[in-house]
Amino acid sequence: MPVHDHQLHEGESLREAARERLTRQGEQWTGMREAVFDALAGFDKPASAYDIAEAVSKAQERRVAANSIYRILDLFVGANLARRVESANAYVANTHPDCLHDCIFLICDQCGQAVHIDNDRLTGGVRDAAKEAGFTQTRPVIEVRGTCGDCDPN
Amino acid sequence: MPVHDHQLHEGESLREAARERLTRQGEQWTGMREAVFDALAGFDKPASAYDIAEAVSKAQERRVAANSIYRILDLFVGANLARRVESANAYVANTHPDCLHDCIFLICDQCGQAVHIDNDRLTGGVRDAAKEAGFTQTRPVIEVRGTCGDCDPN
DNA sequence: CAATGCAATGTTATGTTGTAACTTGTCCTC
DNA sequence: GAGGACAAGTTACAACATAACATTGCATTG
Repeated sequence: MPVHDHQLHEGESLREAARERLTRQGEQWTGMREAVFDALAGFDKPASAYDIAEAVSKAQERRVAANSIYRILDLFVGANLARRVESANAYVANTHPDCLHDCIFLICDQCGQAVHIDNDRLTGGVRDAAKEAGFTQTRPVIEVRGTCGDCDPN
Repeated sequence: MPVHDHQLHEGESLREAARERLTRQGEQWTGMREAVFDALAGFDKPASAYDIAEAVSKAQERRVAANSIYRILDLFVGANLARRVESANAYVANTHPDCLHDCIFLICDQCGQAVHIDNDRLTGGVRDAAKEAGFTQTRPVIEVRGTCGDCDPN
């Protein structure tokens, strides 16, 4: 039961939505940024900056330093095009960049897959708890490490 | 309003509780482990393995490698004597090692302070959500980055 | 008590993740 | 085409983490 409707993109459409979003923020959609976004979106699990550097290097047949990737990933995270998975030191593309909310990641310790769920009741509760403790400008990090259904079919 | 009672330890008492707990698990309470625990408990904010290595090195007037610290920290986390703060790559002593539950950390981006709160309703909700998605052997990571009341007194 | 075994720790090396500082390239404007 | 502004490249290094193997010290037992 989805809490709200939002557009889920994939492939061309996703890249297009990302480009839209980024340019709307006054940032440029460059070849390099597109390459990084494509690489990121091409992974089926959270990818490290170095994973992405390798993928882009391969795609472009030239060496691309992790450094540059970090810059672009930071930009993406700031623009909601990507999310950082803290407990995995890795990043995932955001499939609905126009929709701004906290999210919860479930990460399988076996296969590395991450699934993303939304639950505003929970994330709101966490935000409230932080506020109550006097924290401001809060950014919740809610992740669950565990074993996914595919890896533990019991 | 505490959700439940539990013993909060500090200083001698905390070390004693930790020793108790560890030995009860069949592990040894060695001089090195005590030194690491004391160093960890001596920090007023989450400390990295390297911070602790430095503190122990100073206390013992000899070089202690980060390596050994990691081993002991892993042991501590496994025995509930310490917690890892994922979003800070750092560790904190657990002031009530006999009480097993999920916890929530609020970390100030300005001063690095971390405060620890318990809220079984929230952590339980996160666990339930993960279970619903087919995950087992779950270990929630719930942290909030933000600015603490001292750093932003508005 | 020597021999053995085992757990803890030490040592060295290396892998992984993340930043800093500065340079170069490109595009736009005047 | 000079100058500014931003993207990207380059080099270096800092910070975090693990692997592989050696050594130490203590407990057991023959």
